[in-house]
Amino acid sequence: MREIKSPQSEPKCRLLNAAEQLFAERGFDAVSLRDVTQLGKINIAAVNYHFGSRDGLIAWVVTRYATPIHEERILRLDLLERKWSGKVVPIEELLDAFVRPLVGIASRSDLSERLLYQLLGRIFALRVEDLPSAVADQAMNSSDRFMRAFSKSLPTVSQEEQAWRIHFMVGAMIHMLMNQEMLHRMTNGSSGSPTMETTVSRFIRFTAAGMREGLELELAEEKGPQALFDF
Amino acid sequence: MREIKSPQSEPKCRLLNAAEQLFAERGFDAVSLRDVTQLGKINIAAVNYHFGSRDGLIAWVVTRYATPIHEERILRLDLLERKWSGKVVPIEELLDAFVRPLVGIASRSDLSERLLYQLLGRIFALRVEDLPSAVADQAMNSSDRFMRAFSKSLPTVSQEEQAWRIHFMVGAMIHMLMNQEMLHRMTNGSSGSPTMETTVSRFIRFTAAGMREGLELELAEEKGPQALFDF
DNA sequence: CACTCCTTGAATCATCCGTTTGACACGAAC
DNA sequence: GTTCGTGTCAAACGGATGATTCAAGGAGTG
Repeated sequence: MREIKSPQSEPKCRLLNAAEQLFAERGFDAVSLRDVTQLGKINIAAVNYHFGSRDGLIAWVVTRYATPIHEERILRLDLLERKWSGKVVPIEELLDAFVRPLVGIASRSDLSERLLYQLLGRIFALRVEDLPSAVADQAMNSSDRFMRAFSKSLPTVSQEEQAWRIHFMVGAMIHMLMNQEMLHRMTNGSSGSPTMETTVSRFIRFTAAGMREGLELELAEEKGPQALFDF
Repeated sequence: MREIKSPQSEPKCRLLNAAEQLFAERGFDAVSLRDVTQLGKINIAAVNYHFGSRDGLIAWVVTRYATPIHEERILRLDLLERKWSGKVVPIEELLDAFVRPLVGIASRSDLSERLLYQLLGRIFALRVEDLPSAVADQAMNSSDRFMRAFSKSLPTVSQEEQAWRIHFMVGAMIHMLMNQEMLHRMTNGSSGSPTMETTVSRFIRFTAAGMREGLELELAEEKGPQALFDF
């Protein structure tokens, strides 16, 4: 009886699955091609045949996950700006457009939720110069779009302050992605198994408060707390 | 004329300086002993002579920076709890006790500010199981102390929610440390050269707002936004 | 069947890794 | 003056890495 060639059993697919799993678990640097080919039971030459090189394999994986996320971010941002045409977009909705695409990607992957989000965390922690150039362009583009959008929603916050707040927000996002299951340990799983959906909601609440901080009080605080209700 | 043996010129010291610089720039995994010994103009064997192994060198560097920070965190927390004995400690002061020790360490190191904070970022991004056991103990200890402290300052926020918010806060801290000079690029250095002091102040404002989010409104929000001002 | 193109496999390459060895220089102790 | 411990050095070790080569398979087409 011949084995039927399902896409799952083809070496190229096994190679990719093994690579994604190991990259998620240990990070891109800590995984050798021999680790991947051993786990996926593939010949080492297949890597260079299909992806040109180790870097090519990494670039493929990064692109596969980063591109649809960046695209959906832009899409959701477009929708938001149309929905609120002219008016100020609430920060919560901007943040939602920024992080919700991370959750949406889950259905496209064979990885377990835990590994998937860990992989996403590692991808978004990469410096721009380490990204495939196409992905770097997307990242710069969506970064630019969202910075402008936040700028409109927080008109009284200085550009530099906004840049830092976005920076903090991204850091929190990456940490959330990379260590989500650590939290389960910390809280002894007391709350069942919270899904990423609810975690993202927590994230938006937290970061929205930080982004908005001092928005109404900015002028007042310069005079000191006692002037809070002067106007 | 004999060369005077200043501590700076001794191989062991050159070795440590080179190691810290490269670890900061590229991360622990991406640096080989040959990179270090070449930069510091040391013989490779010196690493194993002085530190036993590559891991021993890493552990030494991690311990050197992590230990005084954890100790000062605990110290500052002790002072705070004495100062506010019984009363609720403001979150800003808790956060200050948590992150200010990072700035204090700058004077002890030969590294440039940029490299130092990048190194700290990499150290605090390490998973607990990758830390030297002594440092891991300190980390667990101070983590525990601060979680309790936050718990007292935010009595109406559930334990799980608090754990997540601390998690977000730590992520923002690590990202702040690792990529501080990226911000200078983003803002085109429009604001001179902001010191880490001011950045930490921004950080505290941002995360304090996130930690406190919904503190007064918690019950109200369960009924929906329309019930916000019902009481 | 003959031919071609795409894919896989085993073996090999030069290189780099962390670690170890043994020799040598130097100062202090006896 | 000899001995001993400490620190440094060049050299080499075994092993792992990424990349390459060449041969074999296998499906589709004529």
